[in-house]
Amino acid sequence: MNEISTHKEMLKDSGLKNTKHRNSILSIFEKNAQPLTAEQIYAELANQNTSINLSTIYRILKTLTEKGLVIKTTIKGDSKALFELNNNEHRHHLVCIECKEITMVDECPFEEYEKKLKEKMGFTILDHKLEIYGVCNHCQEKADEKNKTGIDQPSKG
Amino acid sequence: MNEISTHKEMLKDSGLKNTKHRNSILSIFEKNAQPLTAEQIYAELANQNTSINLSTIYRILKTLTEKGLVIKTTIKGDSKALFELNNNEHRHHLVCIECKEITMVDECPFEEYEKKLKEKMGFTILDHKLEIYGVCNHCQEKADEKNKTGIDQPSKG
DNA sequence: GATGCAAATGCAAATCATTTTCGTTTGGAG
DNA sequence: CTCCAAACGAAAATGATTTGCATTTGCATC
Repeated sequence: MNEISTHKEMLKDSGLKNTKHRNSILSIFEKNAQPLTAEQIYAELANQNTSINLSTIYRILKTLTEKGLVIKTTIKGDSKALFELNNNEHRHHLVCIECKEITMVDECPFEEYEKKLKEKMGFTILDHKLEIYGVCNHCQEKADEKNKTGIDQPSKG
Repeated sequence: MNEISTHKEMLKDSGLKNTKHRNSILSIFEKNAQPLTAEQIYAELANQNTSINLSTIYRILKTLTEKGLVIKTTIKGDSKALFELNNNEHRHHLVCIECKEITMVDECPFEEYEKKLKEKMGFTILDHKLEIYGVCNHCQEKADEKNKTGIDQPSKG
């Protein structure tokens, strides 16, 4: 089964139509290890003589992100968003502050993480940024109360 | 020694003039545990009947960030930048995806981090984002070569 | 305290990534 | 093959942030 039919399935499973543009963008992601900006995708498609509007790319990226097929990331100090295929693995980004190259790291336990990364990959860590997202105690209690009283809860968006 | 004179010193040490606006902004940061957006600072100053232009706030925040007095952060899914005073400690942000409240966490070792946070603070972790910034092997070698050959290096920016 | 000049500020316009509107085209269910 | 919602193109809109330029202010020096 080739790439295109795989794409077709991915899209169908997400309730999306199988269009030329969506296939092209999924293919580009598969050919690139690096997360890409909308404009990089635009340039790549131009390279392939594929005519597409930048707003269409943004629209597709937004849709694919909402469906969980793609992950949107933003890197410190960079104004443009980066997108990459979601392989459903918990991974981290190593961002070189000089060449901006992004390396994927599959392993996570942060304990001795820095040391190991330095030894194994020769990556000198200067800074890192960790953000943890979740629900605080307060909101959790509020949600529990709502459940009890039967008041309708916020949609999951 | 009061707050204002401390600000005066901070600014002087960074080679910045001691202006009313800069003092006001530093004071606002000290009164707020949460990181703030430029607009929140604007609103807060309006509250205090202090007239200031939004672009001036952006300019001051940029300057203070460049001088290392302030830290700029961006939170996933939020288009506005957040600013907070730099207390020169390695800290992480706990972001509640419901109320958006940000909690500072001083401790870091990530090992058992999530579990501990859940137990100690009642914060249910749904996701986290870790970005590691540094210099990759490749760039490091390039830099070493340049050092040898005496070619001038990029300024530290 | 007066003076001068670079730095800081206000205001309006510009910028830049991203989104939206709306008219047209297309995928795919029936 | 037909039809309609979904997708797309083009251009304009948006929203956060930045910039150009004229004016004001901090502060070192007189």
